[in-house]
Formats: sequence, structure tokens, C-alpha cells
Amino acid sequence: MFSQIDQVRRFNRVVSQRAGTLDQSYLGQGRPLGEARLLFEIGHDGGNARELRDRLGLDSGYLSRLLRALESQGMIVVTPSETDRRVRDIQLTDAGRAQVETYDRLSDDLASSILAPLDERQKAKLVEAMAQVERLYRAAAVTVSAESPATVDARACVDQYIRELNQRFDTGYDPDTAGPLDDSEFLPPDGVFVVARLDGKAIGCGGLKRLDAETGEIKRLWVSPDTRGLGLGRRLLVELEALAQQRGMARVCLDTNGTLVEAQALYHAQGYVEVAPYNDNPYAQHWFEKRL
Amino acid sequence: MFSQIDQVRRFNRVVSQRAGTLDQSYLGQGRPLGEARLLFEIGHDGGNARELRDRLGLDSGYLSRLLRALESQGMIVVTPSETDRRVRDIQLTDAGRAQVETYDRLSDDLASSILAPLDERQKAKLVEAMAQVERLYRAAAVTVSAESPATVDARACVDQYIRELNQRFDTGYDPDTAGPLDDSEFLPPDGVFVVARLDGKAIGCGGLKRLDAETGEIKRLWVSPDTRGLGLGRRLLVELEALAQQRGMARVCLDTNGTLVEAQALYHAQGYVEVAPYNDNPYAQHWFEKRL
DNA sequence: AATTTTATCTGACTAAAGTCAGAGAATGTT
DNA sequence: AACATTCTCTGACTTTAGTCAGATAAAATT
Repeated sequence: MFSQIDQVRRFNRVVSQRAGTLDQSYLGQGRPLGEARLLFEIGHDGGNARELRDRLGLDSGYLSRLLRALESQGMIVVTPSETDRRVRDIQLTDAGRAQVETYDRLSDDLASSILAPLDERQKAKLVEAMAQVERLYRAAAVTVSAESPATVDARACVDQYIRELNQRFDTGYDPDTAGPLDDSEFLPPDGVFVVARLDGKAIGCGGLKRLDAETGEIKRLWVSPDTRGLGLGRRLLVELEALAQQRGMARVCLDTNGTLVEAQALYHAQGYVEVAPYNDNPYAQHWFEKRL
Repeated sequence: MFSQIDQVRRFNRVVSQRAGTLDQSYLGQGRPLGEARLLFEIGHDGGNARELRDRLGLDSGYLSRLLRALESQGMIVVTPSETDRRVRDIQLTDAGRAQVETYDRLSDDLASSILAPLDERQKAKLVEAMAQVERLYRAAAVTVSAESPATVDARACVDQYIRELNQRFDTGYDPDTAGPLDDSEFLPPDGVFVVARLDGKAIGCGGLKRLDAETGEIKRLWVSPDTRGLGLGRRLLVELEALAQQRGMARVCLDTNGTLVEAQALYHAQGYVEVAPYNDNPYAQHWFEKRL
């Protein structure tokens, strides 16, 4: 444990030293770093002034001045948005696009300069390790928080969950057949609903409802397809088990369809054991429980 | 190739975002970032003003003012050095040490916060990948440059090389027996000597001398023990082969002792083939050559 | 002993980065 | 229609970071 933290610190030190040289190379392009970063950001993820302010965490007065500077350099065109004329839409000019390309080339050059001194085997190893670090950083950046199943994000997750079941089940999936879609069962004090987010975007969910005094049921456990493999399903499951324990439940159970093989593997790995049917969900073919 | 650079860029972006939060957390300690970084550096690798100036690349006037600020805050004590009263020795006070510990705790907290959301397997994987990245970053940061075999660094490398041979050979090693230690054979235009450096420190070397019109001999190939495994031996060898080719040599040869098994493995891997003895070096038991 | 070099310090700057308090216009809410 | 909120802009600031040209003293070199 101790040496793990040490390794992370050594890593941070070595890596941020290199990353700093990128910032440095953005200078000497006749533009202060703040402007360069803003321009780079506009060039890549675009957006209007408000979004940029949020993303980069800038003071509105400061941003305004930076935009004015880029505008007077002919890098961008700022116009009031069609839909809300308080907000400013920002467009790159041709010159702006050219400048962003220059910055891209600098980023590429930095990347190349890291790889260049290495032989092919080392390059491949480094890139693989980087991909691993990036993947796990993303996994670590996921937050899981309890909230009402009625929030926009929670509903969006459940919608995607239902759509996916409908695709995967041989019989299709009609949520009404499985039992009434009743949000209130996931509300405190008896139930709870959790949503996982990455960079503010909802990417997974799970619900816990009470079946009886000592039993909770886990439902709607879902992880968005593009974030699978990050161990998020396990994290949501563990979170929900902890919440069940907090509510005095001695065991949790859940049902699942035969086509969801990854889910069943997860349940087994987390110590769930198959039990006799405890409900008559027509889509369920396996029933599990775990003592807490 | 394309996607490798892409991966490096994605990595840089994700990682430097996180590393940036460390700098941020150093603020809010009632001290500007420049001062905080200097204090952190003093606390860890210490040194006098000149060393710090070199390491952090600061202007001498700027550093002087930073030191004065830290001094007036009671974090450090600055005194003229005993050995050279122009240079300033810097000592942390108790308060300074306490502050450095606070910064350490912040670094630890950041490291923990990255690991915390992951399960044990993921933690282990991340730390391993980080170690890999760090190792290869170090390998990539090594520079190899041609210089006179008479420079301080070149001599230091050759000294260590000789000392190591003396330890490893059953018979010991006396450089005079192997032939006169003549630096001039490694001097242009016929010869060349290269030194490898990491963070300014010499960590390896190699020499090329001309045997005849079309033959070069590689000698004094050495890598410091603590940087072995970074592929540095191969890099020096490749570098010397390229320099031989530039000098119109059609082949290079070298001799080696039986105890240096890693070296022989390297020569084989790089396409060298064993040949009959081409000299009467008493320490040599194997002779290799490679056509360029 | 005279000269040069090295390490630090001081004064006088500049540019960049960021903060804060309003003001004005558009949009939402009651 | 009145009021509150949101988004942006402007003016007036401050702090931080960094540069540059000497000045001074100690050490190294000639």
C-alpha cells in the first residue's frame, strides 16, 4: 500500500515534467499560454462562451477579454447565439483553424519526441502501458452517487437499460410485463437509486428496493456499453450492497435473464449463489442471493 | 504509428489534467505556487542555491527573491557555504519541515484519491502500468552525444567500466595489459566516443576506433548498473554502428570476456557473429563482427 | 598582484493571470 | 407587467512570474 502511493507520486512527478514541456512549446507562438489553451480548446471541443467558462474554470471577465484578444487577432468570430441571444457562439476562422493545426502538430511532435529514442518493442510497451493508465484513470474518475430515480440522468440510464434488454432478449422486453415501473420503490428510506458519472455524463445506474424486513432486491443494474470493462458493474453492485446493509438488510437478491452472461459471471464472482425463483418475473431465468 | 501518437496524446491529456490538480492543491496554503515548488524541492533533494537554480531553471534574481520570501516566512535559513563563501547553503527550519510534510500529505492524498475508487486488482494493474511508463520515460529521456574521451564525464564512465571489469573477471583486469590506454584512438576523424546522459548525469559510454580502411572496432561499451534494462546498451551500439558507417567502414568488430554474458546476448541479438581472434587481447575470449 | 570568473543580490522593469464590482441586455418566473 | 436570473462585458485592480542590467564579494586564474 505504501509503495503503491510512492509509485503513483513518482509517476506524477516524471510525467508532469514532460507534459509541462508541451505548455512551454505553446509559448513562443506569439501568444500567451492562456490564449493558446483557450484556442486549443475551442478548436477541439468547441462550444459557446458559457461552456468554455465551465470547462476551463475561468472568470467570466477574464474569458471575455481572452475572447476579445483572439477575435482581434482574427482567430475566432464571436456572435450571439440564435437560440439564446445572451450567450456567445464561437467559430474558428480559417486562420484560427490553421493555428489550431499548428498546436496539434506541436502536440504530435511532443508525442513523437517521447517515442523516438525507443526501439519498436519499447514503443509498443510504452503505448500499451499508457493505454492501461488512461483506462484506469478513467475508471477512477467515475463517481457514484445516490439520487432520485426521477432525475433526468437517472431516467436516461433506465431508458437505455430498457432499450438494451429489448434488443438482447430473444422475446424482446416490455417493462410493463415485468411489473409496474414504479420509481417510488427506489426512494428512501426503504429503497435507493445510484447513478454513476464520468466527466459529468451519466454512464451507469442501479436500484435497491426492499422486499421484506431483512431482504433487499437489486434491479436496473446497468453500465453504458462504451464504459464496460472498467469494473463499474462491480462497483455499483458493491455500493448497493453497502447501502442495503446500512438499511439493516441481511441479504440482497436479484433475478436475471439467461442472455446476460456477463452479469451472471459478475454475480458469481461477487459471492452470489443461485436460489429458487422468488418472483414470477417472466423475463427471469436465474435468481441469485447473497448474505451480507 | 499514427495511433501510437494518438495514444500518447490522449495519455498526456488525461494524466496532466490530474497532475494539475496537485499544483492547485499546493495553492491555498497561503503561498504562491513558485514558492511552494521551491520549498518542496528544498525539502526533498535539498542543495544550495546554485544547484536549485540549475535544477529548477530559475533566474538568479528571481531565485534570490524567492529565498528571501521563504526566509522571512521562517521556512528556511540561508547561510554562506563553509567551502565556498559565494554560494548559499539552505537549511529547512522546523516550521519549514512541517510545511514540506504538509505538501507531502497533499501529494499522498492526490495519489490515494486516484487509487481509492479502484478494486485491488485494478490498483495493482494501474501501479504496474505506471511503473512501466515511468521506466520507459526515463529510457526516452536518455541522450547520447559524441564528445572527446577526455571530458570529465567520459573519463568517469571509463573509470567505472574498468573498475567493473576488474571485479567481474576471474583474473581481475589491468587496462595496461589489454593494450595502452590511448584516448586519441577515439578522436575524430577516425574514431569517436559517445556518452549517454540521464538528467545531466553520465550513465554510459562507448568508443569506436579504426582498425583499417574498412573496419572499425567498438570498445569501452558500458552502461551504469542502475540504468540497465532500459535498452541503453543496444542504443549505444546502434549509435556507434551508424557512426562507423558515416566513416565509410563496412564492418565493425569487438572482443569480449566470457563472464560478460549479457553483452554477448546483446551482440547476438544485434546481428553480430562470432569470428576468429583478430587480436591478442589476453582478456578476450570471444570475438565478434558485423557487416554494416 | 592583477584580472577574470562565479554566485548572489538589488532595483527597475514588464507581461501574464486573475479578481471583483457593477452595468446592460436577454430570458425566465411569478 | 414586475421581478429575478443569466450571460457577457468593462473598468479598475492585485498578484505572480519572470527578465535584465548592474553591483558586490569571494574564488580562481594568469
